[in-house]
Amino acid sequence: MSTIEDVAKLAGLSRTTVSRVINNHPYVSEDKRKLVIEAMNQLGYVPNSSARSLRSQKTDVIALFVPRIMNPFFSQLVESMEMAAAEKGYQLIICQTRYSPEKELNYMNLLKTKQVDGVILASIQNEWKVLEPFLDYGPIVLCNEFDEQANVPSVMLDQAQGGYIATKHLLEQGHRRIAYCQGGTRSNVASHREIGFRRALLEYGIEFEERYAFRDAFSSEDGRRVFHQMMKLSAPPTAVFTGSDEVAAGIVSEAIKCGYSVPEQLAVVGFDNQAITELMEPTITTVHQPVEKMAHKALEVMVEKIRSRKYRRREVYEFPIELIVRESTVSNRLAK
Amino acid sequence: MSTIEDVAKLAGLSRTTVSRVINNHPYVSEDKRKLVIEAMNQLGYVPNSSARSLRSQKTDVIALFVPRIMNPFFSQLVESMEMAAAEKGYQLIICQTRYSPEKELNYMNLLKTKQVDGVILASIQNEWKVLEPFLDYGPIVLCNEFDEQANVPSVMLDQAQGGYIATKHLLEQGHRRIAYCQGGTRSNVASHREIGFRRALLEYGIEFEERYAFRDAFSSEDGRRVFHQMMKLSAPPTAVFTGSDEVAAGIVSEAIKCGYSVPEQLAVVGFDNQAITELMEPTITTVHQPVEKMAHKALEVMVEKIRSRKYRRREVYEFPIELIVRESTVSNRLAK
DNA sequence: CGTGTAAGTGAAATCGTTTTCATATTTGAA
DNA sequence: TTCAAATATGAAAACGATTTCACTTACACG
Repeated sequence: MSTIEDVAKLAGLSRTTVSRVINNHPYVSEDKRKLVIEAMNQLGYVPNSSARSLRSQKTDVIALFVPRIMNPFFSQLVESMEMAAAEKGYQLIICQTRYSPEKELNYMNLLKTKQVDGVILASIQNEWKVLEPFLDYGPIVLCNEFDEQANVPSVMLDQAQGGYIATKHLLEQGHRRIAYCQGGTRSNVASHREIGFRRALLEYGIEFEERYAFRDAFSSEDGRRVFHQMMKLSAPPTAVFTGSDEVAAGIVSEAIKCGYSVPEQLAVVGFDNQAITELMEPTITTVHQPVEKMAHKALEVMVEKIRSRKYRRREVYEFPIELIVRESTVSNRLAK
Repeated sequence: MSTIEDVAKLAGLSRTTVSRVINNHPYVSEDKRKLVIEAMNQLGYVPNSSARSLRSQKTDVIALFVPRIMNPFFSQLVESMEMAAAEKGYQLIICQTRYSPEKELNYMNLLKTKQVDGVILASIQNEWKVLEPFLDYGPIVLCNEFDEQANVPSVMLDQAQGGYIATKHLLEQGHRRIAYCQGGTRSNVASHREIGFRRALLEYGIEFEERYAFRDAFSSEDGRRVFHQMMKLSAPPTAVFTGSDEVAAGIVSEAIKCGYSVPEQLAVVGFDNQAITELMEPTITTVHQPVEKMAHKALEVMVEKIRSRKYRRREVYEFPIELIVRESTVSNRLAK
């Protein structure tokens, strides 16, 4: 475990010069540079990152907060974010809040203790006023989240548009009784989708009916349950918009099992464009979210904020969302 | 951003005493302890982790190497590992090798630069002799991997058993022409499953036929392709063992689409017990891997190795694997 | 009453870098 | 030829904690 001092001695130079070589500072002559590099190789030297961080007051590490990783949406977010980070020479520390405000608050200390240069929140469990004080210790960037109060950058997807285009698609297929199915009421993501959903109905002069709304659907099991709840209604819906492919898959799966035909008797649209939507029979119409683009942008913004140190300003970056039409909303049995 | 010095001054004590309070050392009188704690609260002080790491030569950070996160098996591994780490007061840095030896080698420098206390490899892309030298800088623990050469702890699942019980199940259902379908030949995971597969056949006096083997199936698309390749064979298999639920789902999906009935005309067994196996129609028989247990054990072993500093010894911890029988191998249409 | 041990505290060294500041040399323009 | 700017190097301070070592006081025991 050699130190910069060892390298300096072997090269017959000062620590300063070695440091300059390591950091590509100008003002090092070519011959000394070679001496240093040779000495470093000979000793197998690599700089100690704690020492570096301590002196230069940066860690090149960013913390990413997610509720949990298994959720495919967040898997993809983490995957994309890690790649974006690697590209820029940053490491990513993963923090699973598991929907707990306490855990979230606890992880926030990474910023305070200077273990990370910044925090990207892809999930918010506390009120903003609780999180705000941490801004004294470094930048916070919201990703796929948004808070009215928060005076920080926010990189997000146009969820309202997502709800809108999916619903409009169903309306165009002739449906008039459309159920609304969503989980995670906490998040503004859900509420924005509902705004889009309502806007589409409004355009067609249809009233939003609360009895068609199911706001506690997270898993495929929930989807199965919701299917039965819907079908028990008088004048059951002929189509359903869901905020999750898993829920959509549950609904489709249960419908088929019960002898219903999809989309003829019930059209279903999911959200997220997960792998499963292409595997089900019928395949499921869904809304594709450009997660990778969002992740890259969020990381890019974070890196910029770390550099500039001006991060107490709201900036919103929004990406468009795209409908992918598959069999669960359009009957193409004839074509087969 | 106050330092330990500030706290010491405010409390009218020395840095040493403050440090003792922070680290719960004995030999601090109760009244001084109170003074220190009050001063810390008043200043909102938290110790700087870079300074701590530098002096105490540990970071309380562990690196986890995975090929990629989106793969549900690894999602679950990362999720479980993060929780285990949090429990023990460690942070997790995620490293996606994306199956690249260069990326893996590059991430290994985290150990050399002392940015992490240890590395857990849930994926190995380089020869062991390439990785071995890094042991000079800290412990390496294998998780779900194994290497003949590696003189380090290895926490794994009994993959051979997995291949065995799944295959035996098919044999018990009366199948005699069973296809073998696998991706990732690099990994010993695949080869161990094949060992189990072959052992089961052997017990039934059946010869392993290479023409029934497909070793390049990773995705559901590959599954669709393999389905057609299988069915084109003379005397096509009546059952197929796959090393992945995604592939199994692809096979099932394509079979149904082409008018085949599962399991009557083709029985399919997957691997991983992913969510999708319960959503497909029919549901898919699969092999459940106790990923969470494995992750916890791997982290536990790692923490112990960090403490003891004796980690250049092979130790193998193996967990049993379990078959979950569903509709894709057992006809229960009658029951419906 | 002496003395060995435990309890309590602080000064200073230390961890391994980067940064600041000082200084020497070279270059180029007037 | 002169002198300011650019280039090149090193000594020492700084980053913020923990650890070592030395020292004092209190207490128990023979």
